[in-house]
Amino acid sequence: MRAAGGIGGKRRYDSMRGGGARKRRYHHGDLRRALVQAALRLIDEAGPREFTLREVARSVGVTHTALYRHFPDKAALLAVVAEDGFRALKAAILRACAKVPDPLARFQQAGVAYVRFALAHPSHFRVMFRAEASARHPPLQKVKDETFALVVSAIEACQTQGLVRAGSATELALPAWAIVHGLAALLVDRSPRIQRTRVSADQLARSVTETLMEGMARRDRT
Amino acid sequence: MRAAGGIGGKRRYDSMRGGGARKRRYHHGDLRRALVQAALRLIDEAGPREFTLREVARSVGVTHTALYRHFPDKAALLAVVAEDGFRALKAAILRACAKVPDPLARFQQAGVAYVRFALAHPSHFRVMFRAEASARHPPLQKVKDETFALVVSAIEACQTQGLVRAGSATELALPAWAIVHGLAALLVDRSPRIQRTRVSADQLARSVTETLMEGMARRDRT
DNA sequence: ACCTGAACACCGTTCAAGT
DNA sequence: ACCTGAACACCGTTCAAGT
Repeated sequence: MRAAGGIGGKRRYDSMRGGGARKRRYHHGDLRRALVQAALRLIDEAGPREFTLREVARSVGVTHTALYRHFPDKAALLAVVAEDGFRALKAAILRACAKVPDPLARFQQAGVAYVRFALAHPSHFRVMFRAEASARHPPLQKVKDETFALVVSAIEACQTQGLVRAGSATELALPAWAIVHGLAALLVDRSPRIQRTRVSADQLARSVTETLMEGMARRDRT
Repeated sequence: MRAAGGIGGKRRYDSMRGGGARKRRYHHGDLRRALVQAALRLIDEAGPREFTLREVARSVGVTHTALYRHFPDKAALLAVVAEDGFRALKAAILRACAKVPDPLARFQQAGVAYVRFALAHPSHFRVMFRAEASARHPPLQKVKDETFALVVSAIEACQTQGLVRAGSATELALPAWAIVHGLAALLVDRSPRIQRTRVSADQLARSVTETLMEGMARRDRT
C-alpha cells in the first residue's frame, strides 16, 4: 500500500533530477519548525496513510538527510508532532471550559471538546496516542500529564460544589477520561456504525458524559 | 526505525542465497492459514513494530510473492488478522459471561474480559481497530458488529430485571462500550501512568464499569 | 553549523516464467 | 493452480564530503 509502483505514478518528484527545476538551496530559516509543521500538514491531510520522512523533506524543500541535523530519527519527529497535538488539545479544552460557569456543564463541554478535536484531526489524534512515544520522550509525557490534570481539576470543581461524590479526584478522572477517549477512539476508527444514524458527535459526547456524570453524582444510597 | 542498515545486522536471511541452506520447496498445505497465523505470531511477539509481508513469508518458508495468490494486498491480510481478533475477543467475553448468573455482574465481567484481552494482545488489539480496515472488508465488519451486539444484549438482560433504566439498549451500549474501550486503549498505550500504582487492570476495569453502571441504573429522580 | 549525494539494507507490488 | 525470480519505485538511516 505504500509503494505505488509504476501504476498510477502521476506524482513524480523530479525536482532534483535533471536540469534544475525548482532550484532548491539551503533553507536558512527555522528548518526544525518547518519540518514539524510539514509533518503535521501531511499527517492531517493524507489520512491514516503514514507520512514519510522523505515526503516531509521534499515538501519543505531540503534533502531528506537534512532532517537528521534536527531529529535523531523518525520517532523523535513523531514525538514532537504528538507534543504539539496535546498542546492544541489542551488549548481546545481550556477554550471550551472558559465559556461555561457551571462546573458540571463545564465538565461536559471539556468532553465535547475532546471528541471534537479527535474528529477534526483523526490522524493527528492517533499519532498522539502511540504506545512507544511518550515513554522515551519526557516533554511529550509532560503535556500529556497536564492534559490529564485538566480533567482532574474539572472534577475537583464539581466536588467542591457537591455535584460529584467525594473521593480521590484522580481515581474518578480515570472513568471520565476513559469514556471520552473511548468515544473519540471509536468514532475516529468508525467502529460502531453510528454515523448512519444522524446524531452528531457533539450529541453523542454529551449523552455519553451525561451517563457518566450520573454515575459520579453524589448520592445517598451506597 | 525500520531499516537497521549495516549496523546490528546480525539477522541475515541468506537461506535462499547460496548453496541451499534450508531447502525451501513448495508449501503444499493450507498456506493461507499458515500466513495468517504467522502474521498473528509476529504481531503479538514483535510489539508495535509493524510486521512486514516479507517477514511473514520468510517465517512460513515461502517467497514473499507467494502471498499474493491468497491476498490481494497487505491490507487484506491485516483485515483477516483483525477478524480473527474479534472472534477471539467475542469468545473471551462469552466465556467470562458464562460463569456469572447475575446480569449486572455479568455485564461487568464482560468489561473486564475486554480489557484483559486488550492487555494480553496489545498489538493485535490495535490492528483490530484501524480505521480503513472494516469499511472495505465486510466479514470484519460483521464480527465487529456481533461483538457490539453482545454488549447490547447484556444490557437488555439488565433492563429485563429492572437493573438498568429503560430505553434503547443500543444507545446505552455506546457509553458502555466507550468506557471499556477507552480504558483498554489508554492502558494499551500506557497513557495515564497508572501502572506505577499497584492497581491491577482487572480492578480498574471493575471500578470503571461500576461507575458506569451507577450512571445507567434505574432511578426515580430525573 | 548546516546541508548534500551516494550508498545500504530493507519495503510492497508487479509480472513473466517455471512446475 | 501455485509458486519463484527478477525488477521497480519507494523507504529510514549512515557517512564522507561540501560550503
